Amino acid sequence: MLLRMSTLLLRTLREDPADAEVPSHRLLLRAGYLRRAAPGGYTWLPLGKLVLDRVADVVRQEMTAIGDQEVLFPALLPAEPYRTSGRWVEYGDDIFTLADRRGAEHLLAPTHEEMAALLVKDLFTSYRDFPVTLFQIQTRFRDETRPRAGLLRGREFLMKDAYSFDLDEAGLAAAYERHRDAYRRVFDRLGLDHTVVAATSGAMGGSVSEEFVAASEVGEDTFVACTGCDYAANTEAVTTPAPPAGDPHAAPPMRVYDTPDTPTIDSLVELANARRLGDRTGWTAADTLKNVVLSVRRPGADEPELLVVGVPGDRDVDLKRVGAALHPATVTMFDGFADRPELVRGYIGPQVLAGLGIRYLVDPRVVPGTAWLTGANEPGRHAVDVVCGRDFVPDGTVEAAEVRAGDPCPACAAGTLTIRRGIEIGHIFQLGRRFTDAFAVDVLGPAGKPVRPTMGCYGIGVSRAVAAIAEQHHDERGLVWPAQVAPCDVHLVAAGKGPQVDAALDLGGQLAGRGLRVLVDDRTHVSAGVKFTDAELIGIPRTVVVGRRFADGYVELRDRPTGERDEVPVDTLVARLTGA
RNA sequence: CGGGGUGUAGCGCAGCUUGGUAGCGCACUCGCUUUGGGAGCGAGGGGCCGUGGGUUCAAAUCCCGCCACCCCGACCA
Repeated sequence: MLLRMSTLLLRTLREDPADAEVPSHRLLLRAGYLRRAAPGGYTWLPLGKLVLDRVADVVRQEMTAIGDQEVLFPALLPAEPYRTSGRWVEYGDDIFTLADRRGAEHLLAPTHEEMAALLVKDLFTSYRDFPVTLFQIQTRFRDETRPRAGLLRGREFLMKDAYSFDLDEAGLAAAYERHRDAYRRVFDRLGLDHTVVAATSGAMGGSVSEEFVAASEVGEDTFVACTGCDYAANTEAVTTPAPPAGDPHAAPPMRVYDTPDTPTIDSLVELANARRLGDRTGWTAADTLKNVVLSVRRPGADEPELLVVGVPGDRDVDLKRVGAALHPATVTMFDGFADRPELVRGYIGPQVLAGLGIRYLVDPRVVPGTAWLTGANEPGRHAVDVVCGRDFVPDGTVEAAEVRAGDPCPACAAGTLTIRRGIEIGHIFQLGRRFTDAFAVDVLGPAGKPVRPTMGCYGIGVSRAVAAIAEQHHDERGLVWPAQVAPCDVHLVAAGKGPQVDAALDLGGQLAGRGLRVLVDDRTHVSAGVKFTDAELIGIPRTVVVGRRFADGYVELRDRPTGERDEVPVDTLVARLTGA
């Protein structure tokens, strides 16, 4: 393959586009890989399309290598299967929906579990047909409320999804492991520094789930990693180790105090120490139990229901974590105190919630026997020695409190958690039978009775991976593609007109003839300096400069990652670049 | 969806306060010079000033609505 810059559909930008903030977005636009074409939608220019295809090919090869079979589904789908599975409602405003001329409802596919399940139901009737995994690489649509950061969060993006069908749990677990291993190979080949983190399953449902996260400051994914072991988890999936339970009747009896003007934890702690509540001092925010009223709306439900969560007062409630724990319900802060006078804002205690019929969930640190300073359900009053298991009994626990750096690791005794950011580039799930149940996908089992397959699904954001690679592989001069995904193997720069251009094209032809992908800068009205700058911006791993020493039989070989330069005889160039 | 910001040539921006024939740099075209690190001189082409309405003799400029984009948050994966 040989591309000539004199005719290539490419324009590099000297200045940063004003609306591009993150490095990948900025550089992919500046170097002529992408153009914005729609809100959250980008046109892939020739160089960009080459990179996208190479990334997709790596994914395709590794999927095929583990026996997955590629299919292509429609992007435009009828509403009915998504209504059947419940996701029409569950996805809600996040999917693009439309009606055809007859008024029939459709959607632009956000993902294809329904289609995969229906396809298998359509084709397979016997246990002998299993296991099977199919995959697709195609454009997905989501009506993001706020597309941003170029490819990182668009409303339209390229995604690979694989769907496995097994007859039993062991088969599903094996398929899951197979894909987990394949994903590590994919991301290693793509040059992505990544971490596998425990995750919540979100809109997919199911149990076991892990995310692949590419380390990046601009990523939207926050996860934790342990300093002492290999535990890593998405913030939403972090579990809190519970302390040992104590005797609920060991503490002194609950006492109520007047605590005027203490609607916040800080003001409460200050007053508690000043007035020696419970005849002691040394109160800290961690001794208080903060009770936060949340509004929980289940998909399709008309009215939200109230939920109170209790967390140690030194921590905020992390709505993302609560939301993940209560998925698919959506969780917001409750703001209707005016209509619920029995809930005394700032002074809520758990002692009366059961009587009010309000569900009360607590942080795992709130175990039976722990005593707390908390609200007394009257304005300006708090209670001391409110004991879990004696003065109140929670309806359960919930991971609602924020995770902080330094928190103890739930997996090992020694380590603490550090907080990192990254880009979610892959997500794998053991889905179970949610979709096969929804469509009654049954096949005849060995005993002559129907068997219902169980599913796994395994996604990779292909276009997002391109952005993640750009995030991890660039410097102040431009992109620095890993060789395996670069749009070309060699960038030939004709530094000079006339003979250098002809020579560069000739060398390019020889290299292309040996199977290399070659970009030749054969532009005649552009100065050498511009060509060098463009070459560094475009980021092809190796540049060959055909210039002033060409007359003496030498060209210059430059390595983009290191900037190293080497004069090499022209007649050895082809052998050197082809590794011969 | 809440808060903030911005829409003027392909890109980056000025002009708007104080209304009066739309400008600069880069890019693009032509000529001459230059020719290994974003060249010089000269001559050109390119604008529904985001969009709809209003005020006015006159609107890029003032007023109202809408749309789009960027950032923070919410949401999502």
